[in-house]
Amino acid sequence: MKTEFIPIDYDYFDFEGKNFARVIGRNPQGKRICIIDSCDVYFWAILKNGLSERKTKNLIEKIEKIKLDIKGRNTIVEKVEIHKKNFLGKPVKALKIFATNYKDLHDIADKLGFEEIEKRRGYDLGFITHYIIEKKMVPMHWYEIEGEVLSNSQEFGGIDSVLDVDLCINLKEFKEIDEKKFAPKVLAYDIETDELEIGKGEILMISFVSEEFKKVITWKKPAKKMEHKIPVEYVKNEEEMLKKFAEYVKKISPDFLVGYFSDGFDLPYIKARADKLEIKIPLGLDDSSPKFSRGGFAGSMTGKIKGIVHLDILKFIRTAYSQYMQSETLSLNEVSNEFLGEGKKDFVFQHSSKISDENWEKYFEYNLHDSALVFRLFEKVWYDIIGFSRVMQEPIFEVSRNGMSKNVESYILHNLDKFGEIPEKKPTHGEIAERRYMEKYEGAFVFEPIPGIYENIAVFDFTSSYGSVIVTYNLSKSTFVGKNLNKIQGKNTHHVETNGENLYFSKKEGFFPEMLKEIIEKRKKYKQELKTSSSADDAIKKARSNAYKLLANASYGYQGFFGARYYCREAAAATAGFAKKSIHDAIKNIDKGGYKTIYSDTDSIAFLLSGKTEKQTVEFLDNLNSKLPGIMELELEGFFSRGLWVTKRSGNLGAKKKYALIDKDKRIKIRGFETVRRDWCALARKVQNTVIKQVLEDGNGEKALKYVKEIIIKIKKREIEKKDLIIKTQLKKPLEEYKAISPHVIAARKMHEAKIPISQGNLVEYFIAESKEKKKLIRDRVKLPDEKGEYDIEYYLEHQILPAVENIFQVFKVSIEEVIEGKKQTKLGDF
DNA sequence: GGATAGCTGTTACC
DNA sequence: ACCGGTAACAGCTATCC
Repeated sequence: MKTEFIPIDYDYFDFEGKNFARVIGRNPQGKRICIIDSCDVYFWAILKNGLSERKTKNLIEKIEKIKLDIKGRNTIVEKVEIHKKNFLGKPVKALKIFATNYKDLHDIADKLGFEEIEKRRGYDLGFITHYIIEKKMVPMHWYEIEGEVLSNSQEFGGIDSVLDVDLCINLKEFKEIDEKKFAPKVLAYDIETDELEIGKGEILMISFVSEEFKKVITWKKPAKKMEHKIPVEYVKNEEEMLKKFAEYVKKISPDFLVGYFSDGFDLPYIKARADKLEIKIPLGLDDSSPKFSRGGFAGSMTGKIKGIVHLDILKFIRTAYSQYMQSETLSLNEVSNEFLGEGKKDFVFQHSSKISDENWEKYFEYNLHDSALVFRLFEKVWYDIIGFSRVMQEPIFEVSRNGMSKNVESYILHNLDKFGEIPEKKPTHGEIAERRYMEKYEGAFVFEPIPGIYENIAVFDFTSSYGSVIVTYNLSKSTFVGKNLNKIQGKNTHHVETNGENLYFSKKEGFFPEMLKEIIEKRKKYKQELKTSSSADDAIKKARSNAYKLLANASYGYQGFFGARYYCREAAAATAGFAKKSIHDAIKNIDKGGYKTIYSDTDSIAFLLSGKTEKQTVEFLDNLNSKLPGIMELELEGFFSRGLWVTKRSGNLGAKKKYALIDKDKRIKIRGFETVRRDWCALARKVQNTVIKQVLEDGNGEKALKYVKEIIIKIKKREIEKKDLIIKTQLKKPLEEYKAISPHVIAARKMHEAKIPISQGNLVEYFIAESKEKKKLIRDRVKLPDEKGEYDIEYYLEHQILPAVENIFQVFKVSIEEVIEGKKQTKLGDF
């Protein structure tokens, strides 16, 4: 039997003591196919340097005799081979030790406490990762596969008869073929409940949206008969609803069952209710219930369904997009607004016992709309998900949940073979604790600006700054030579002084910098291709380029991350050190070229054109670049007609990380100002934004001042809407743990008292209200948005509007404080 | 009792 | 649970005079 196949979901099972990969995917006709395949399982024992042939032979004989009888399995060392490999860039002799069952590799490795063995590695990869590396059946690529069809066969314990797939194939051969179009079957879902605590209350309804199917299933039938605008299906009770849910998933049989925060809410809730009602939720292709694991870190759950990829879009959005997004929270509402231009439907929650018939109708619509949003979000992020899966070479279930450090590591592990490298192990708990305890190292350089408004500015920045530094200076764990070396030891190395130490790195290329070089080159190439082409597969190219970009950006952080296999604090410190040197040199050269640097932060430089033309400046840039080492490269971020730098709140020093630029097309770029911060009220942000815009457009503060005066009057006349005065602050830890009781903590306590659910990570909203008694502390004047009370005029003037604009006006020598206070006097009569 | 230095907490940016 | 560092700022406490 021969067919074409795209692998989507991977898992494995044991049969007669051996491991088998089970890969679920589709063929071009849309048939669901399961392939069963096996691969060698092995790990490495790196031998002591210069071990004699005789001793090696003896050692191999000892190892070949190892037998394990644990966990109900009989595992033996199947064979032992000797190989020349590299470990951390150094050539080593290593034994490749093959075993029966992958799960026993660790235990066998534990038995190898022989003095001839230096290190044991490669026993901690995960079977699927191991399988993909061994067989090169990479997720989301197309293959032509050949094998024996299993049809009610007894092979593998009759696995094909329990799996609900069109074809089950015992794989014999396969080869990669050209990319084909693949349209996944997607089903989005969402549930509504009375209680937020998992399993505490009943599930009231479940909605589904797929390409051609929309439905709300509920057992909450309104008292009177209603004509619904949307498809609503009534069932007898919660139990029937859950059974219906499973039936529909089975019937539609999607490749992806998609939710939003569904790892943490929808799926575990469904499971909890099913457990309570003592029923099964047979979602898997083998009718198994979803399985949950507390993967990775603090309490975060993942829900897995056999054969169907359960996708929690929130998790992917968090790792792949959140740092580039405008949304202040990652709520479905805000994220949909940003990505789709449409948010959730309005609905005022009530307990189900109090909902009127009309409101049930609205509730159903609200629920269905959520699923529709999730479905559309999936479409929006789908290409990036494939891009991640292909580039990192891990299944979608994994890449969609992993953080960037894990993704960087996946990329490395899947590319080690090209370098003959044996994989490094995960750090132990002890090592992690030690790494976390390490002192912090010196970071980036920030230029102290002279406050003022400037004209004709250019901004250069280093492309993939830290990544380029790592590549150019070969910075990694395997290329680190040592610190504070003497002249002879430090020969032929890259060297940098930072944190009062001298760090040395070999000039012989290491695999980590080489991999990163390829990542940066590929990113460049694909980006270039995107510029010149406009074909239908643009989305794929864009996603691929994006995946490489994110990988490049995360690789510096990876080497400094305590959980990394290839953690190297020295490499991370040196990266920051070399980057600092690069930016200092660039500033020097720019100033030497007749320009004047006015600001710089980490990898970017803003400078005055000082009479030179844009054309001259571009040529100057090319010239600069021709002299830069390695792959270091400056690029033009843009020309700007005006720029604004302000003073710090205290003192006359220029404030760093706070500036605004405007280009010829009046496009404005604002960095660091309160305008972009959610812990300032909307009014202060709007006022500041308007003032910045006005000042940048005019080059003076006159119109802006007039505007601010008007706002001050409005505030005093109480003409400002409350929604513009709400301050939002995130609760970063459990309410009880706060030592400092700041306003947002008071607000959170108030919410708690009012039985509004509030927990770690939630946004707290409040405003500052006027009080009759003189209350000095702001926290004593905190009120929740729906509490009655007038806003505190003085607070909003002195603590929101004034600090938002005073530094800006100071640039024009206008004291806004006097303007506010001046009005204070006139309050008695003039207003 | 008021001023203020310094710490805590939070967020943003690169 | 991607890093580390740099920075700003509000609120609050401890401490000094």
